[in-house]
Amino acid sequence: MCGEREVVLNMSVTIKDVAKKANVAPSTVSRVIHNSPAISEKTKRKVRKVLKEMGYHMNENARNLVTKSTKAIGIVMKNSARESLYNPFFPEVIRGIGDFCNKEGYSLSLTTGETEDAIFEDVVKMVQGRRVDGMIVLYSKKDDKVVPYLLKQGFPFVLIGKPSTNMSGITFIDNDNVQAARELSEFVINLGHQRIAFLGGSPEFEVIQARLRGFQQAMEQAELNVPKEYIKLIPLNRADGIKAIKELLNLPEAPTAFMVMDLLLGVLLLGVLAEKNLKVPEQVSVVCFNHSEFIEFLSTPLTTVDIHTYQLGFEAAKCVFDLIANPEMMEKSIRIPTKIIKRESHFVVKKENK
Amino acid sequence: MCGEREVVLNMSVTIKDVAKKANVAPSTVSRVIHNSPAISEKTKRKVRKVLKEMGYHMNENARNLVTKSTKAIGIVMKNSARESLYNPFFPEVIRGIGDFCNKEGYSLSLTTGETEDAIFEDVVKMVQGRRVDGMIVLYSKKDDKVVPYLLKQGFPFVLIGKPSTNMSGITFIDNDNVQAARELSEFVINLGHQRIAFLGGSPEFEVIQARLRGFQQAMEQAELNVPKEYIKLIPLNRADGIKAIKELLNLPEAPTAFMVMDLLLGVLLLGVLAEKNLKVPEQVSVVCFNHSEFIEFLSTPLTTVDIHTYQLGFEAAKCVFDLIANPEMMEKSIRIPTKIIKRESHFVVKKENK
DNA sequence: ATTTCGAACGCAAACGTTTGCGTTCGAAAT
DNA sequence: ATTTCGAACGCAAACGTTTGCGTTCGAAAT
Repeated sequence: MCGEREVVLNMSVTIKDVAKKANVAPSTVSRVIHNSPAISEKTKRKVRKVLKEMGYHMNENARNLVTKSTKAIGIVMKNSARESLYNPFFPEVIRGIGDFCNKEGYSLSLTTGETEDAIFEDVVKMVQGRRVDGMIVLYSKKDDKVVPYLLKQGFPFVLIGKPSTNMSGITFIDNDNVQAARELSEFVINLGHQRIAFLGGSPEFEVIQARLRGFQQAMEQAELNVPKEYIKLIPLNRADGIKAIKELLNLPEAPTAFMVMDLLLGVLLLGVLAEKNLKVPEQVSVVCFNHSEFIEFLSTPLTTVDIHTYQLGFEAAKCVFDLIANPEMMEKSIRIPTKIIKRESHFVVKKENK
Repeated sequence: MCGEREVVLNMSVTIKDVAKKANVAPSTVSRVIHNSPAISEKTKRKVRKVLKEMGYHMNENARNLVTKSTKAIGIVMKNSARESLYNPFFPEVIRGIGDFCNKEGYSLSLTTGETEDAIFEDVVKMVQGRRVDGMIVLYSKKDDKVVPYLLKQGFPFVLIGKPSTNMSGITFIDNDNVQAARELSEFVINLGHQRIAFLGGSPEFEVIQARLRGFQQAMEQAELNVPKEYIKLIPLNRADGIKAIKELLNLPEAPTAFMVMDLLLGVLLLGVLAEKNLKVPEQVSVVCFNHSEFIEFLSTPLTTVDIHTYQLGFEAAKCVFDLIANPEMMEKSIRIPTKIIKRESHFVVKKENK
């Protein structure tokens, strides 16, 4: 009967086209699309048939314009996309966010800037340009402009990480990094280690500060000394990583255990140790933050802390949706538990008499 | 004078607001924003001042609606976001795309679907919903629905990879994977290896097929036999990877060299070899496709093929822009060169008398 | 003093939706 | 036969831009 299965090319069919063909008003078509109870089943059937026939698909821009929503959320990467993308943290958190958004029919928009300023510009464009309904900020650091901006704009966003102490009104998802680092430290201490190094990323990131505190608390409680040289807070790249690691290994009293704050840095450490013929775990213990499926591809079975990155992303997305639905919602914070995944990258130190 | 530095909160300021305050018509404001020559410098200055004062920012939805463009491009990931995201290929290609788009003031939109069908739905929503001006498809495989759909819609897109042979009209960016694999094979053959295994991803991906052909060509030319058991085309995950590797190692005549098609698979191979106490490069040679900065974090200095992933992304983005600007443009294909990065994961075989 | 003519702007429609309000209309109540 | 009253729809404005065309207006030409 209606044998016209021609492909409607290029120019898209609008609600008005459908309305005309179905002999109803555009508003009726709109209500059918949204399954409004104000339309009779008979009309709905008729209109739906035409919708299918003509291959109608909504123009989201028009819809966004009138409803003032976009069905998209933005993701703010940390300063250098370069650093941010390589780290297994990123894909994992994106997957968590993406899964939730997909479930809700939302799409994802990424910042593309490489520098901090470019990223800020991206954020402004997303927010003011009304391209997204909400944002997720993937980091928390000192002297960041993005979070204060979003706060001032009253724009719905959630932070992955803990906000700077002097800010309130921020909904955030985080691990208890102090606690997690303390536990991990205690684990290493209980193995008998006394010379423990702390190898982490830039101190400007809150997560590093928190873990450092946890480490220091545990060391203090165990009445162990932490020489300044044992703490390396460095940018996450190969050159700085190797430099820091070599400095640690060349110390007169080199550490016997390393607490590493980042998986890639851990991988790098394993590399340098192998090069120097230092066996893990026989001679050196290594424990590392941020578990990832990825580490299963490595040869050394690294003991890691699982911060449940996927869950961080998933919950962050969920919170953004709550915020969008109810902008006046009280701020809240969600804590995702951490778990030490014990594998074989550590050894028990024989009791020394001090 | 104009001491009102009040933050305009929540409700955004529109062109009309600016027009009223500047005592001009909305159209004039619009023309000032686009720096139309039809407006006098005097008026431009006046309007620009008000624009700044009021903190105007364009509503992109309204703009998109009338201009029928979106200033965004979509990225189609390969089937499982899970697999796709972990691989260093992804961040690198995204960075290439992102850098170009950022330069042009475009934003990026990702598919969030996990299954093939969900991804297809995402694509339809992006295209029909007029959310993006163009698309970049990150893979080429058999029985894919996305590419034929885009083709039928006449929607601007470029493919990273080589399209299925029976399709035309597709602009694509690719390496010469046949050639690259042949060169790499010849490199390994010239080291004296005769028993060479080919360890790759799913055969449904065109890239794997191409590299396999290159490998076979080189082997044939060197008059070397390739037993069926030496070719392992498997999904990219830990379990299947380990299974395939072990099967290869347990062969009565185990290969002395491995050509691996994926970096993560290469890392996995190194792990299994270490476990079995097989030294690289002393006992086994490993060469691997897809160089990445990431491999510098590894202990074994792997010899890899640099496919210039960043460049693939960058050129793909550039092509999409060309296509958007000129939709009737003739299809074209761009070939990105490859380069073998020689490091120390291979050894020279002493001449055997066969 | 009138006409001509660009330069510089304004009017108003258009993009494709949504939605408050009004209208129609048939059945039920009077 | 008239009124009442929901149910079911249509009208038209609105969202915030862009842009073709018309209008204004001052200077130059006549």
